[in-house]
Amino acid sequence: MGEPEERPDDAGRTARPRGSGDGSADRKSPGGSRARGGRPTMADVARAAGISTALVSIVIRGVPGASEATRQRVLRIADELGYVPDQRAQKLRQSRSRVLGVTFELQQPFHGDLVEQIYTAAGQQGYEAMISAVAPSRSETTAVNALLRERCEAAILLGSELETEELTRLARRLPTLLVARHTDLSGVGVVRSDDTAGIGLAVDHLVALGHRRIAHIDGAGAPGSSDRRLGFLQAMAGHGLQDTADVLAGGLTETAGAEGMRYLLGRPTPPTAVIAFNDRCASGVLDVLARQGCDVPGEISVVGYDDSRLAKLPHVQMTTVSQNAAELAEAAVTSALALIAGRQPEEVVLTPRLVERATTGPARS
Amino acid sequence: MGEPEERPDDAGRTARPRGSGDGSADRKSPGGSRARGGRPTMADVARAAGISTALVSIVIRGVPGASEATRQRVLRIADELGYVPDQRAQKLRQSRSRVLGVTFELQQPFHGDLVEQIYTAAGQQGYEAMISAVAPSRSETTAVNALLRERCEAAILLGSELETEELTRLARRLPTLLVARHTDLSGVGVVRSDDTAGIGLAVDHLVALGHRRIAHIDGAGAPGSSDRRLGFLQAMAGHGLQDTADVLAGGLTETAGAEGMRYLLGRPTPPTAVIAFNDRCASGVLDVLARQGCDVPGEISVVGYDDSRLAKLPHVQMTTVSQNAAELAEAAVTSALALIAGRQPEEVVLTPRLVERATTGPARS
DNA sequence: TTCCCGGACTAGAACGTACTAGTTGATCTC
DNA sequence: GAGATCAACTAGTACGTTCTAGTCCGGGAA
Repeated sequence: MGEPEERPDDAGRTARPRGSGDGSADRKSPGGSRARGGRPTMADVARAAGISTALVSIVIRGVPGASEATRQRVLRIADELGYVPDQRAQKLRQSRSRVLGVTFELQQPFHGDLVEQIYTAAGQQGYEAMISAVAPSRSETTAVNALLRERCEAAILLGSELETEELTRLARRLPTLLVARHTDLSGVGVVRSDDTAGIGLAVDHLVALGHRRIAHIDGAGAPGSSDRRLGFLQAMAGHGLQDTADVLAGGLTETAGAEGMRYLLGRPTPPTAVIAFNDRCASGVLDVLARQGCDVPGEISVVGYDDSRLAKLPHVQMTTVSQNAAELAEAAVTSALALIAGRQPEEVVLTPRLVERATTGPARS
Repeated sequence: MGEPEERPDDAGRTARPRGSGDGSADRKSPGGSRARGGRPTMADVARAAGISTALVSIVIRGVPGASEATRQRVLRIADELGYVPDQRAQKLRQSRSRVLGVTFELQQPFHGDLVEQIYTAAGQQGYEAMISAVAPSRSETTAVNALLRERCEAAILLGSELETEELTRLARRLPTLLVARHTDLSGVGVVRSDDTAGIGLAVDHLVALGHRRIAHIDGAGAPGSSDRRLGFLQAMAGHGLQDTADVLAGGLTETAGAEGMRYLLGRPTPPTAVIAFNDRCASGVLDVLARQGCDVPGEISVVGYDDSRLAKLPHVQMTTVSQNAAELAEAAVTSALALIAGRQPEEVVLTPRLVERATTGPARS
């Protein structure tokens, strides 16, 4: 391949230099007069404009106290120098950081929806969202600690699986808000949708379509899982169907859904409808059914949960229970701000809504 | 529902107070002697221990210069007070922030994989990754500006779609590294895998299995798209199959793949194999095929790209071209550090690898 | 004894910003 | 014409850390 590199491990790798002078050498001193190797500061702008840093600060923040002429000149000079305010110094100076910390799971589409909405909800309240990801190789504790060091004013944890003890410790140092998780812990705020009622909606819908044998592939130990399981059993019992209510241990991934569905299809009398723990799980269910040539909703109906991106895909059109990410996010930000303001933690429970799409239909039998 | 709230829009929402005294009132002054309403600082710890802040700093950072007895005592007191170092103040004082900024697309599974690996790769080099998400409602410019204000030492942009002009501006202020995107722009580093060769691997594989009519659903204007399109056409021509090479405008979502596949199935003579722009796109393709009762790989073979989480799902087992997220991430971090150290921007090209799984097989005809 | 050395510790100055409490000089009021 | 008012600007401190340049003290070497 290319010319050899001094890096030791360049197996299967090509590297060639690029550019011709626009590299880092130029970057070091764009302003000219600035001596140190850092980025331009307010003092650099002030010096270039022949005024005090205080006045530059006034202009940059856009507060009254500077003449229009000066304002224009300072902004122009700042732009020329490539000046960007140092957020760390800003926040350090201001007593309030106006930052909300958010932990989320990197591979959970619904968390992606929530994060997006939290960005905008926080922005509308003059706050900034700082996100910290949870992944197989990055524990929730690591993610939370990162937020702690950033001096967020509050932490919003999406679908947290933190131990009670750790949660208590966190809540002692920082206003803490749990989203989409149920907890009896006092001292932490909760914003969630009514999981029990949500699954109830799904059951009602299916029963109204004539289904009797309905299975629920649950979320195993995931947050909200036990509520949904309970909601399923209660709703089924409410329709007198406790004997045909079937609960399977599942999980929140496509794999869990696929395994669950394969198991159900192996039964002598498979259910005519399946309610999955979430959309990802339902995706796995649908995939297995499609591969088996099983018509959805002709032979089997499927309901997901979350109304995430996955459910909305035009070729999927999944019937699902919507937690309404936007509403949840807004409630989360509002609650977090209330906590910051010193109000007592509350539990906000939103009402979910059934979104009927194309994966449910009349029972066959 | 519950008792009325003072919030105006409490439609479908229940709120009840929770907890009994472990709320924010307690949180305000856990240390006891601390007057202001903030979190404990180094000075608080120093006061409680009866020593100077400098010595506390020495203990907290774990550098030599304190007796073992003091060390123990300070750590105990710090823990009791719930002291956490203020990262902003730390970074402000230190000339180097040791933070790498990363922008990524919230709903792109492969970006999730990359981010996860970047976290660990950065950590190994003593750096911290600060992530900033891109989503439909949050532009890449917004994401990049957030990083700029945080005084990251470098920016790593995953699959950026930034205009050349904006990219140039950014690169002038900050060492900038593009991942998985091709650019001729000098002054920015690039880490990508060889897209042309990658698609070539897929074509070679399919041709070896006897396929002749092969279609490529491309990535429309997405980064890397033109390289892959070119690679497809070149590889097909290399096998003398330029006449049966078929390129369709696609995109990087399931929807694009599904639409493309439906279109292909409507043809008089559909292809016997499809190479999608990425795994998400291939997911859409597979979904449509499953629904049509079309056997994969019996009737049609499908190849994805990225080897993301989606391809590895046990019930999917997608044949795909691996960009090896871990390797890409490590190269990205290494390159970013090189840029920070003042070395000239390079283009690092990794060699992709074909991962044969269950969605490809011998051509039927 | 004297001198020096080194371990344990501290005073105080940065870092880049925001903000309080001014200081100008000009215009307005009666 | 004297004081008041106002707009435009500045000096200097504080935010919570790190780090340089010390001080202090006990003990070993000469």
